[in-house]
Amino acid sequence: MIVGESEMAEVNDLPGEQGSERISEAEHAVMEALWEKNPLTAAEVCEQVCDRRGWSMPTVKTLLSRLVAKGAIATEPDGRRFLYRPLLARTAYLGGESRRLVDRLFGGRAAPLFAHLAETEALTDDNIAEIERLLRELRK
Amino acid sequence: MIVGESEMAEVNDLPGEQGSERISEAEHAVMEALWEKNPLTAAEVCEQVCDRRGWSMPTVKTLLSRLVAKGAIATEPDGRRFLYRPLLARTAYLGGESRRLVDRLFGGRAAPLFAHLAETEALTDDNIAEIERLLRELRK
DNA sequence: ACTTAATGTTTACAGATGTAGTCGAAGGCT
DNA sequence: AGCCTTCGACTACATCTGTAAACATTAAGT
Repeated sequence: MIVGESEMAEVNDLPGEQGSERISEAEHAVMEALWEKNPLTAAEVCEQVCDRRGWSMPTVKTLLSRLVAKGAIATEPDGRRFLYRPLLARTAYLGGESRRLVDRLFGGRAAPLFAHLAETEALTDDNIAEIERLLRELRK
Repeated sequence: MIVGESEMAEVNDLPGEQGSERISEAEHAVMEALWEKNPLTAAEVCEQVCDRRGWSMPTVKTLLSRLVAKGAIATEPDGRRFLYRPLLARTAYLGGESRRLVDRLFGGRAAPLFAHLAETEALTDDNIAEIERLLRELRK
């Protein structure tokens, strides 16, 4: 067997309190909007996501507040309103989430994850080619 | 089937109602116990997970009930008590969850996921070697 | 100055989740 | 025959999440 079993996070261990505040799925949609362009006002965020998700302004307001509370975004006053910008980097978020999944479901090993992606036809030939390129990169 | 990019789920689209009943993290721990060995009684499941997660029997009972309600496990009477066994296959669950993550965070593309795993040092050299082997397999 | 539109703050509320207590039936023990 | 243990079923309850309304403030238009 390839990976050091000793280091492997066991699937049933207590939940690891690593990145303090979890971001929910709805909140994530807001983050995406802010990552794409920032700073934005609440109204602008709504423009980006309300249609897609069928939300109203109040919903976006709530999500923004919660994200501020969680320290994921910051506000800076702009006259009467606020501009919102991310504090949490997209890279960090994606990395963290990916990690969580791999740890929780695959004992920290990425290979089985890929095997499953392949099985559930989530891996196209292009994906595979892309990954191979990436691997060649990493090897160097 | 090879998924066309056109079919790609956009990150901010409405949540896709695919596999009806979601299984929570706590429930997943119970599933793992049952996947490893089954059928089991509630007490036996508790033996497997209560220590690890710091749970008491009632908690396990609740989780088992919820899993039954969600159709993820089945019961068969064994005298006065029940034996529990999974209905949902581990493979299906893992595949589904992986898929969800890739769709939600990476627009369905596995390569970026892979890149992030690499960055957050979740990928060891051994992992990489393992994946390369896997990819060679897939190519054939 | 007064009404109105925009904007952040507070409050609401149903459903999911984590965690566990209570209750009643059913066997087992004495 | 009656009491204790063992289960499953039902109930409980705090927190998180999704979704939004009500309210207060304040800039802006008339």
